[in-house]
Parts: sequence; C-alpha cells; structure tokens
Amino acid sequence: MAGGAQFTPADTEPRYEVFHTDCAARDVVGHATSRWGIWVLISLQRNDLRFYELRESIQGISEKMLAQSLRALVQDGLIWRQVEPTTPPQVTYGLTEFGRDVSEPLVELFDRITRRVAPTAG
Amino acid sequence: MAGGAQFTPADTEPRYEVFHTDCAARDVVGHATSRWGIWVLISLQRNDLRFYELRESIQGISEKMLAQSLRALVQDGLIWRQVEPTTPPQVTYGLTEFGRDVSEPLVELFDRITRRVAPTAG
DNA sequence: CCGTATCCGCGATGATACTG
DNA sequence: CAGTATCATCGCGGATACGG
Repeated sequence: MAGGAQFTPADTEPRYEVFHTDCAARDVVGHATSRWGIWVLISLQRNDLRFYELRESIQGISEKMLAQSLRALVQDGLIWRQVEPTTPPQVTYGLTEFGRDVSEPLVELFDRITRRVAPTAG
Repeated sequence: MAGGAQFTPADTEPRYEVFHTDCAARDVVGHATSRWGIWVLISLQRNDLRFYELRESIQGISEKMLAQSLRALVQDGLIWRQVEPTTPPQVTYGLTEFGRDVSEPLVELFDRITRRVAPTAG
C-alpha cells in the first residue's frame, strides 16, 4: 500500500482499502479477471499446457492477446513458463502455487454461474 | 502434458464448453468479473447499499459506469433493486441468492490475492 | 437523490505479416 | 512451434450536461 491512503478519520467503516488506492493487488485482480486471463487460469487448472494448446483451448483468443495475458500472469507470479531448447522449441505454462490459489475461486465462480445459467450444458 | 497428447476428436477429456461457444454463462462471468462489476458485488456482500453509497464506496467509478454495471447485474439476476417512492427517491441494491453465490468466490479471490500481494494491508 | 443522454479520447483488441 | 511487429478499429469509460 504505497503512498498515502487518504481516508476520513471519522469513518469507522472497515471498507476495502483497494477500492481507494492504487494497490498492487488491484492490478493482479485485474489480470486474473481480465477478459482472457480468467480462461487461461482455468485452462491451466487441469494440467500444464503448451502455447498452441492454450490457443486452441480458448476459442476466439488471438496469439497476441494470449501472449500478452501470459506475460502479465507470469509477471504477477500466477503462472510459470518453461522453455525446452528443442527444435521446434516447446514452451510450457503451468500454475504456480499462488496461481492455484487464485484459480480455485475462479473455477468455483465459473461453476456456480454455469450451474445456474446453463444447468444442462456439458 | 508431455508425450504428445493432442486435442483430437477421440479425446474424451470433458473440456469447458463456454470456451468454445457463445454461452450465456460467459456473459454473466464477464459482467461479474468486469472492471466495476466485481467491486459492486464485493461491496454488496457486507450489506445492502444505496446508489450514492456504492458510488462513494468504489473510488474512481463514474455514475454512468455504476448505473451501467448495476443494470447488467440486475439483468443477470445477481442483484435486486428496490425503489422507495419518497422524495427524494431512495434506491437500494442488494445481492440475490444467486448474487451471493457468485460474490463468495470473488471475495475469496480478492482475499487470497490481497494476502499474497499486500499481506500487511488493512 | 438517482439517474439518463451525449460527445469523444484512448486503450484494448483483432488481423495480418513476419521472425527465430 | 512460439511468438513479435505493425496498423486499423471498436467500444469502454470519463466528462459533462440534463432530467425525474
């Protein structure tokens, strides 16, 4: 919580701090719940995946947005990236411990919505 | 996923359908995890709130985006809207049962990220 | 107090082409 | 296979003004 968070001293309500400040957590929340980030995290919940596997798993995503999302999530420490120096090169992505922590509620969110909105799907 | 596992038609893996279709659930997920929707849902988790209370609680949100987010979430059945025909009018928002179901994992997501990224915050 | 209506900049996103 | 680079666009979202 860098800088000076400014709150009304009289306000005793324990409001969420991130609502009011530029907190790093807010960025991570943004990345984890971003348009494509959430599907990347959910996809990797089941098993590690290669770049093209992620691209094929998440319909509609472009290579650009996939690469961009992956970079942000790696940066945040949610997923790891492993490069096999073969030809052709193989790059595998997977969830870190933090990433598993974060993707769990995302999967739960997704499941609850799916059960309610499209209970017959699957 | 080593050993050349491919996504072939013979693959019996039950992949998430919403990744591949225009599923209504995908829209709801989008609204619930939208830039402002997530904070609206988390804010209403503690107690029902009036319009201006939400506006003041969520720093940086404009009235336009708040109204827009609320409309989408009401439409999705995540929150209810109650109008008191007084002068001045009072409009209160709160979570439906579905909304509580959905906001729970969102709060969990938020807490886990906050604990990890800003463990001293609060 | 609780919104809606309108304008508009800008970043997110997609399409395409190219590289190691 | 796994990206990067570039460009065009599209709509999100902020500012402002107005209405019930």
